[in-house]
Amino acid sequence: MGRRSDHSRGDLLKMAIDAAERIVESDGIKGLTARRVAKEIGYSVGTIYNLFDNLDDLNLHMKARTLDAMYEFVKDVPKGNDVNEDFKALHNAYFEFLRLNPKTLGTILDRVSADGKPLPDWYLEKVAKPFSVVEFALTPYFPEGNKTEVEYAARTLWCGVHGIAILELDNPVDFIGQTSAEEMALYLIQTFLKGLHSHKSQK
Amino acid sequence: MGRRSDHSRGDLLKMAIDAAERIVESDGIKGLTARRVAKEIGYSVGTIYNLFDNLDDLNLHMKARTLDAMYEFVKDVPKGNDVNEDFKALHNAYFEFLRLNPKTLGTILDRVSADGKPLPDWYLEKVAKPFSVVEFALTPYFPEGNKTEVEYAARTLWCGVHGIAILELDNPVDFIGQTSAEEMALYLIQTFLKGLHSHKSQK
DNA sequence: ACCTGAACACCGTTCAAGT
DNA sequence: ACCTGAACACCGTTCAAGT
Repeated sequence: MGRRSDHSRGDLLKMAIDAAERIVESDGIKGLTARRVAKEIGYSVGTIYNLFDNLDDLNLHMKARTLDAMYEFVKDVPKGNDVNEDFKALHNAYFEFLRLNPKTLGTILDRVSADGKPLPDWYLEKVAKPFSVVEFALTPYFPEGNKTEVEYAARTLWCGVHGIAILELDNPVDFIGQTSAEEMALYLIQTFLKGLHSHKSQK
Repeated sequence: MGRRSDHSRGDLLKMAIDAAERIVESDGIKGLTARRVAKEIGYSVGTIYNLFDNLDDLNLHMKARTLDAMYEFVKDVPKGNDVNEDFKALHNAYFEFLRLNPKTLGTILDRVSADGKPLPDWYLEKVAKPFSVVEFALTPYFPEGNKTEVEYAARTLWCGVHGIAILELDNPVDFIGQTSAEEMALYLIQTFLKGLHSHKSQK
């Protein structure tokens, strides 16, 4: 056997992650196995372990790519003129992305490091990127320019929306009740914004 | 071989779920296998499939028990005198429970039906029970007694807190940033409540 | 009626052996 | 330097065979 050099290492990485995405988007996370990815790219199982530490690592790289895509999808959405409009637009974009990538985004929303090991820094940076978009949209509420406060509020709101999205994925209809997660998330956002506003006026 | 009748069917169910809880709480969800549960209760693998449809079903029963426990833990917390106090107390109780049952509650917060099948009704009822507690605590904000609105607000808030809790479980320290999920959830709750309040006054 | 355990078709991961 | 595939120690699930 030995080197085939049909593909560079970079090619192989891309091929493997492409295959993983296809598999997850069609069969869910349970369909993602090292053997199947290997088959899909026409290499043996061993090669997968030459490219990634293990299956979790492959998984992490797939999620990282989804996060990149999400950031691209969302980053130019807030125009910075009207806070409320910006948040409505962000909200739309988020759920649009969720609709386009239900399984892969779903995989991200799942726990990542079931083994308890901390996630690597390069991944956490990708996780933080979409936060920055929300921070930008939130700045009008923090005219004092208090960066810590903005970050904090952005994270809180983002996580809250995530929570709703997750439960929607768990059970498309029954769990949430009569209405959609999307509506619910908008309600959370708007009530949260009102809360921020009243907080500001109290000062 | 044949019947041993050392234990009734009810006993066996309890023993199996007990074992599953022990396993998950010590080794995480990945440690939960049919063979291991069987070993732990001193029966063969086949017996697990006599008790449950499959491993997902066993999992679901374990989660259902955790939900029962959570409801018990939380149900008498709001006293109904001061809304803000009630929510702080609920918030404390929720995170106290999370601290006591990190792995099992973590398993619930994960996606449940990865196969896409809807969750059974008996399980969804258990999921809805803690909602009712939040609804009760929220009623002062809806003096018109609009049940639908209260339900909606309770679900939204609950899911938002869940979202924060999940991300904390994913990454105890780095993900959220400097502060704890617990603090963040309280901030979400209080800002949301302020938002509800200002909504009310606008009417 | 219940319980077993072999059997089947899979896994993740490793690593000697090949080119 | 890369790639293979057999090998190991596991899986979930089924079901004929036992009492």
